[in-house]
Amino acid sequence: MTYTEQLNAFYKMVSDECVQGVSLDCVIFGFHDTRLKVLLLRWKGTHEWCLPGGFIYKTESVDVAAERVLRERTGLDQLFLQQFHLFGDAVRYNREDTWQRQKMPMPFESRGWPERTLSIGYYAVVDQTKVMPTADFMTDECRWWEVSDLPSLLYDHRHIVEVALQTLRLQLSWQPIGLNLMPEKFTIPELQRLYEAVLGRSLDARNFHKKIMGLHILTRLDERRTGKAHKSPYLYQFDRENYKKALISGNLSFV
Amino acid sequence: MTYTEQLNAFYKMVSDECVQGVSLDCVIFGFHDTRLKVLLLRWKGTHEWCLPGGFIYKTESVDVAAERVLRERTGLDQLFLQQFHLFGDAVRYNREDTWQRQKMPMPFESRGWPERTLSIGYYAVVDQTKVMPTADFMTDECRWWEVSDLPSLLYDHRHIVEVALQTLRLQLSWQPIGLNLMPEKFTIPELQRLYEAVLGRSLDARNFHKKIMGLHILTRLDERRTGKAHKSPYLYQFDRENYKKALISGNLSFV
DNA sequence: CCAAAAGTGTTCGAGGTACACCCATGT
DNA sequence: ACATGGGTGTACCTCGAACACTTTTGG
Repeated sequence: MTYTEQLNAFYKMVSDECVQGVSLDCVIFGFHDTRLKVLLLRWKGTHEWCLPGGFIYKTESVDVAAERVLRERTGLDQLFLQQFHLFGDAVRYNREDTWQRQKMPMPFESRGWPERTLSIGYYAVVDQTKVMPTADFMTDECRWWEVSDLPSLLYDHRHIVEVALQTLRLQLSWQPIGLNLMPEKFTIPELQRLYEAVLGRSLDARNFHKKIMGLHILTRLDERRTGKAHKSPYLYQFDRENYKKALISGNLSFV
Repeated sequence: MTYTEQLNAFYKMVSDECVQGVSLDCVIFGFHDTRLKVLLLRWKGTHEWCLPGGFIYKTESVDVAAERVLRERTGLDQLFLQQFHLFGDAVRYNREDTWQRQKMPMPFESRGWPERTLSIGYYAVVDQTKVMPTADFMTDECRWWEVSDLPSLLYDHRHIVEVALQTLRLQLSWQPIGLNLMPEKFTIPELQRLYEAVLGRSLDARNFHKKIMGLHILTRLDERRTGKAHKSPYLYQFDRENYKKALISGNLSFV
């Protein structure tokens, strides 16, 4: 099956089985090496990148569709995943320019798809070490990019990432999000790097320690992380019980 | 033209000219007589109420469509109007039950509309005294209802109102919203009633006064409101310049 | 021994909350 | 006169921000 045949078959399936005129894009945030990252796909045979996305089956809830897309691209389930905006401008991006850049072998219209597409934005925060980035048949490569240094993005995906990041920052300021972004065991300074990466500014270590411990959502283990030429820090775990309670009460500001 | 003919013509127009499978619902909040209200429409020939809603023309931005719906129902323009959620469950409500309650003369399917509909939720906050509630051909009546005492609502509209109210409360806690809900001139206690109505709890008058004046978004006029059997309170206006600045900076908590 | 990062406590100021009395007005 | 609601100031406490030195470890 050639690429064009595959595309044809795919768009036929979408036309027949999915909600028309609506797509779904996921901004998947990960964290590694003190940097906040986003998972992107490289379009087949090009240097153009885009967000992992998909379509909604006719009898499928939108939230379920988002979980499915995320699972397909990361192998992860049961994630922190949240709808954050519907992108509904009449003209979201230049179609001709986009198709040329993504070397689309045939125009979208020919597939019976409507002129304009609404896109539902979801964002997720995941532990990067647990993710197996997986490309699909339309893409050559799936990998992490630093949010502060993104490549050329197709469609209006740069804008979508920006809105997602804004929402994430706002959310961080009244809810803890670390549980989904950090590995099982981690040190306080590592968690601080995450907060700094999301907020885009540095924090005072003493105040951070005081505050994060004051939430009672972390448990200190008897282990330490060794192997570095400095005092070895304690490892911590999230206390899932208290974490849940804190999420519900929501009075956890981090401004 | 009979009601059925009108409905037929309307759904034909929607099928031909609008985005398929997507609707738009507006939760329009007003404030009067110390109570927070919502604008609802009564379905023709029934006792069932619903939110003002509509559809999106194929070449129209979703935000513009929401402004249009709001204008049609209230006569107001240039409002505080904000998308807050996409309702995308596969089964949002019981269709048979709903059609029976709204005495739908013909089934939806027959109009070429898809099995399920996504709904984009917008909410607005308006000055109730400036609004001219206007019913359309499908509805007999358009009027305000107290949010704490809603009538029987069609579809999943009760749920949509609840989510909108939650969002409004959250928003109130970090942005001032009064400018769009209050008449041109108002007293501090009247504004306090608004905050109390939205937050659902009473506030201390001294602290409220201190706080709201500390935002520097109000200008005291030389007039007072007279006619009541007590000390006549000063009238205030919003200082639109500072109000805008405060909205942008956003550091205006009211928790 | 040196470099690098971890761990830790105090002080200060701002802002939130609780709280009570007198004043102006209409009836 | 009296009932009703408006207007106003103070004290306390909490929370966030600023800030520096000692400890541990590997090289």
